Amino acid sequence: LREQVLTFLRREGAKITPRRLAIVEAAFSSAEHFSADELFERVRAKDQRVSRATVYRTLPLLVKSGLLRELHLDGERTLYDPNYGDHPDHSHIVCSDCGKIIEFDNSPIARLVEMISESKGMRVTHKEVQVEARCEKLARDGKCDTCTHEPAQQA
Amino acid sequence: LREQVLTFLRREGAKITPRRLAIVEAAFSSAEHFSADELFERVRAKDQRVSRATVYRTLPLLVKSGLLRELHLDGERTLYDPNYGDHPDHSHIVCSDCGKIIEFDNSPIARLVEMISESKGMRVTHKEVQVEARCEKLARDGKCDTCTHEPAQQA
DNA sequence: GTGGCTGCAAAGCGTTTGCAAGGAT
DNA sequence: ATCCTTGCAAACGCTTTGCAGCCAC
Repeated sequence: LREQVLTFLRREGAKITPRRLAIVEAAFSSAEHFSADELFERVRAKDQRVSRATVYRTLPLLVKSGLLRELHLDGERTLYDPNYGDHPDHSHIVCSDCGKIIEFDNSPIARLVEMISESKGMRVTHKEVQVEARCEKLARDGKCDTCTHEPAQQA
Repeated sequence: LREQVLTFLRREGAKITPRRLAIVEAAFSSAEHFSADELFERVRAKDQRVSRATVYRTLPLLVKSGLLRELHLDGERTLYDPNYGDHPDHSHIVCSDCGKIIEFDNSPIARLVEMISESKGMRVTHKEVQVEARCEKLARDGKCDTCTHEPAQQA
C-alpha cells in the first residue's frame, strides 16, 4: 500500500521526502477514519518536524492517488478514509447514538445512481452517499455492545 | 408555503418579526438553491435593516420546519434548497461541466438504503445522496443547450 | 544547481457568539 | 413587563498562503 502511494508520487513527478513518508505512514497505519488535524497529531507523535501546513498540503496528493478518500459524513467535518484500496465501493452509516462509522457495500446504489443519471444524459463522475441512523438494539434494550455510546470508528 | 412557515414559527413559540418575514420571503421567492450569503444579499436588496447574523440565526429555524433543506453538494459549500415542500424526496446531480443542479426522485435509492441499514440493525434518521456527472451531449457534440456552460440552477 | 518542498505565521473564509439595545407578545 | 430577537463586531475553527530557507533530484 505504502509502495503504491510512493509509485504514484514518482509518477506525479513529486519528490519523496521524509515528511511525506511520515504522513503516508501515519495515514495508512490504521483503518480508522481521521481528520486533517488528527492525522497531524498522529504524524507529530512520530516526527516532531512535520508541520500542519505540510499535512494539509499532502492530503490532496494522497486523495489524488485514489488510495485515500475525502468524506463529509455529517456534511460538516471533513474526514479521510484510508480503506479505499481494499474496498473501492463503500459508503458509510454514522450511528447517531454513538458516532460509530459503519461501512457498507454501495454497489447496488451505485448502479441505481448510474441508471438515473444516464436517463438524464449524464455520466457519473463522482458520488457520495451518507446515512445517519439510530441503533435499534440500543433503542429497544437501552444498551448495545456494538453501539458503545461513545464516539468511535470502525473499518 | 409562507403560511406553513409562519404556522411552524408560532408552534415553536418563536416570534414573528419583520426580519424573519423578510428572510422567509426571500428564501422561498424562487426555486433556486442558495447559500447563506446569497440569501443575505437577496434579503438585503429588499430590506437594508437585516443583518447577516440574523440570516445565519434564522436558517436553522427554517431547516427545522422541514420546508428548507440544508445541502452539501460538493461536500464543501453549504447550500439551501427551498423545494422540499413540493418534492420531499429528491437528490441532486451537479453537472461538472456547467454547475447546473438537476433534481431527481430518490425514492428507489431511499428504499435500498433503508434495507441495507435494517440488515445492520439500524434505522435511518437522515441521508444525503450527492452525484456529480458530466453532460454526455456536451462531450459528444461540443455543445448542449441544457448544459449552458455557465453556473446555473434548476428546480 | 535547480525547482520543488517546507515551516512559520499571518491571512482567509464562512459561521458563530457576547453583549447591550430593541421589539413582539 | 418580560424575554426573545437583533445588530454589531469580535472571535471562531479549519484551511490556505506568502515568503525565505532547505533539500531531493
